[in-house]
Amino acid sequence: MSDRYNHKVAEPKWQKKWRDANIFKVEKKDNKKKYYVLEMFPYPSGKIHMGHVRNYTLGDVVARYKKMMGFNVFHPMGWDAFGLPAENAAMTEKKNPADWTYTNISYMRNQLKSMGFSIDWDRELATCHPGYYKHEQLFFLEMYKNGLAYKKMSEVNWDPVDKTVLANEQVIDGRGWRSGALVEKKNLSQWFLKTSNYSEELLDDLSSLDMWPNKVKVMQSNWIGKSEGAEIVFSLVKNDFLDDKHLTVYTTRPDTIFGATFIAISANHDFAKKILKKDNNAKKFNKEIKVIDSEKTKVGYNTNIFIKHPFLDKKIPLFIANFVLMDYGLGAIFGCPAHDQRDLDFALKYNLEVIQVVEPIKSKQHSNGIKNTAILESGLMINSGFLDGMDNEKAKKEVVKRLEKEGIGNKKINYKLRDWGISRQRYWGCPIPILYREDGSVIPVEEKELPVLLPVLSQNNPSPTKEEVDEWKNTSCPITGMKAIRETDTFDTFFESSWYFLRYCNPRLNNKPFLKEDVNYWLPVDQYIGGIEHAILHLLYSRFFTKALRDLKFVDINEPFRGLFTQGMVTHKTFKDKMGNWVEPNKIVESKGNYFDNNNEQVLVGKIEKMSKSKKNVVNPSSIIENYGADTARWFMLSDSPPERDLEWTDVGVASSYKFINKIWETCIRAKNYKASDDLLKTNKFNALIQSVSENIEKFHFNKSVANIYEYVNEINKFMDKKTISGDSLKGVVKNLCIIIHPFTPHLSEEIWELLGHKGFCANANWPEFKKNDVVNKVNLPIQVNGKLKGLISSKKNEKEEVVLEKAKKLPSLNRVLKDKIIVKIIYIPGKILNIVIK
RNA sequence: GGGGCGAUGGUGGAAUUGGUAGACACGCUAGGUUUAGGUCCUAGUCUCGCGAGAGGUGAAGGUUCAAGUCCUUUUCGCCCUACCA
Repeated sequence: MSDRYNHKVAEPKWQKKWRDANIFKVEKKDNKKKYYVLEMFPYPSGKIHMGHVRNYTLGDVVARYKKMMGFNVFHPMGWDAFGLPAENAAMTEKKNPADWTYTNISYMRNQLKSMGFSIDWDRELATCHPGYYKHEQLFFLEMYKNGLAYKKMSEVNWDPVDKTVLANEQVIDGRGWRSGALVEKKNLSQWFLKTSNYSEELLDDLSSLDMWPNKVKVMQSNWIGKSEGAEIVFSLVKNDFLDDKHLTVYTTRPDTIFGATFIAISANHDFAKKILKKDNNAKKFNKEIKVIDSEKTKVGYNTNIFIKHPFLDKKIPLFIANFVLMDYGLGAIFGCPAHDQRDLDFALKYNLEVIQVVEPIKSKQHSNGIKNTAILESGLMINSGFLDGMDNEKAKKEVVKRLEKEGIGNKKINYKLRDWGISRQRYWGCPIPILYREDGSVIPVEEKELPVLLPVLSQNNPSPTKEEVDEWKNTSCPITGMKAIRETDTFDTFFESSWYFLRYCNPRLNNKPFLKEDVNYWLPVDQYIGGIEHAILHLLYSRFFTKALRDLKFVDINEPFRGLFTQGMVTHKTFKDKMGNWVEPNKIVESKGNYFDNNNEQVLVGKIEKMSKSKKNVVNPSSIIENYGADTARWFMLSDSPPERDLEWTDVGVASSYKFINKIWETCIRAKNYKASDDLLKTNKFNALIQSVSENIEKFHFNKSVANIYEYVNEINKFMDKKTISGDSLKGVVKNLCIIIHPFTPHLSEEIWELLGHKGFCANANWPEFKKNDVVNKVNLPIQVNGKLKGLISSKKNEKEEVVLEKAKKLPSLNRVLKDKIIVKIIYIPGKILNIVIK
């Protein structure tokens, strides 16, 4: 055998050559078409995992392919560097969060480089760098000045033992993840961005994102949660508890107003708070409901206050109820038990009237009244005064008309999407650039004072002392000189990831976040790739941010990401020993379908699950790169499983990828030494395969491109075996092979490029041109009888029916069937099928 | 409860969008080369049948010359979301 391909030598060699030649460095070129490939940037947790490898491999295939297609490809990388794990490391390992983060970044950068990704490393950024976050402090100030940022009271999770605020994901079953203490709700004054201003546009523009997965659009649409209904103003009957005269509720079912038999408000509603002060029973109730799970038990408190029905001379009771949410609508509803299950459950419990007002057209419960199940179908109005007989959809409009006429209500569109709370009571985040003056004024930090840097922590004492913090916190107002203290909260880290894709345009620019003309050239991102877990928050915040920055005149685009692809997870078998402990896969030996650990004890095979430290089913990318090479890892990532589905990592799969990498090399060595003059390369199978590889890359069907490449290589070997291709023809075929494998296995490709004696880099080569749809003129035409396959005949693509039929009749299998039968009909689609219908 | 996705050999998955079901790969079986082994090569591998042939894409119907693909009903599985008035 010839020299084996040695990835340990070849991979670092080409990585160095690419870097030395700076071939992935890009600049704006107005005469060249751009293509922006972006993968979601990683959090620098310590080392890369297989999810990263998959993510960045997918992106790199696209980036390298588009480059070879002649695009000016923008493919940057950075670090989502603020966040909780750094603070945890500070506590557990006594490491300074900044040091910890930068150390991780430099380690992970090397890991990524060893994968051979075609990244323009000159544009690398880290969001924890003041040169990055000073600009988002500016964005915040601009938002504040334009009414897009404001402050209000809001609840946080408070851990009373650790005396700290917890993120939602740090609360497990109502307890702090570290202390195990019951988490309390605490009210703090916090900053919000007015995402709600953009609800309609965020929803509307989803329809323009035709290169997004439908699934993600549906999720965002549900999250925005638009509903059409009405606000109704009810009048209160004079009572001892409330001075207010009116109560407004939101409903999507104004048609059921005549079925309203109670009104309910949330315990957090202003009225409820007022009632509590005067009514001890209400106060007691308010305490009780804090420990009741409202999902399971619906409870209410009858306030003994009554409300006038807007169209009837009728008074209905006001309840405080635990199932009414303050966050949605107005925190107040009218209950129509006949047509809402929750209202019915509530009414049955408190003996409230049930009045049916909609009669479904095909009712199963016709005239039988309502027992335990509310009627949700549409139908005709009954028991409803001026609405009687109307279709209930029409009745909705009629009620709104009447409300508006009488000045006691109006049509109302409502959204579930709420404003984005951005305050985090954390150290390792971007400081919010606000001062609180001693006279109570809120003063935005002046632009020229930016960035507001994080207080510096001493090297050996990552937990800041009170003095250190005070020194940072205490300052003075730049205008009046009065004493002032700094805002100590930091931004939610989604703030950083909402604009990093813009910053890549000018990552070192100091006086501005970016240049508009560069953003106008590079943006929007043509292909964004990442996990489905960011389907809502990150992608929605980024869309909001882009629109807000547009309105603040920073950018001209409406949407940041033109194409989106969401990849599946990387999974692996799990193993457990007799004691029920998880066992790492690299300690497992398989023998005849049984698995054994280091001590030769049999272990149980568990489910295939997402790789995670807790289940110990992770495979370290670095050891794979070391043993098999980056190209093998990349090839395996792209083989078999479609990228949107989960990929099961298996040793045999990796081994077989490794074999194929070597097979390509052997084939090329063989081709180099091949000599023959016969040339029977008349079909253009290779051309068809190149077309297929290309189209499958465009469609993100990389597993199919991989299959095409297998075929391509097998085909070359067949030709060489039979000596039916000339040396000259083979040269062209092998050169094209080298190019089409490049996006998948770039190091191997470069090594072959060099072996074949080509100049420069394969990475800079042009993608082979294929004549579109120039497939073979000869086809194997299927012959059917009554839709069942009877045989194949060789035919030209545009052969006449008579000729085809004549040939077909010579098939013995057909003859047998046709005997003594009458041909009723013949369906012939040239190049596709001949179907003979017989009786 | 609401929404979405999916079900094809022993396995991962193909099927040019209504036109040869199972491409390509893994695994397995048999044989061969070399070897200590892995590697490598050849043949086979949906089911039944010696065969001609017949059946076959979770299940049951339907539309069609023709259905994995379209329609109806149904079973199972996964994911998201959840008192949204």
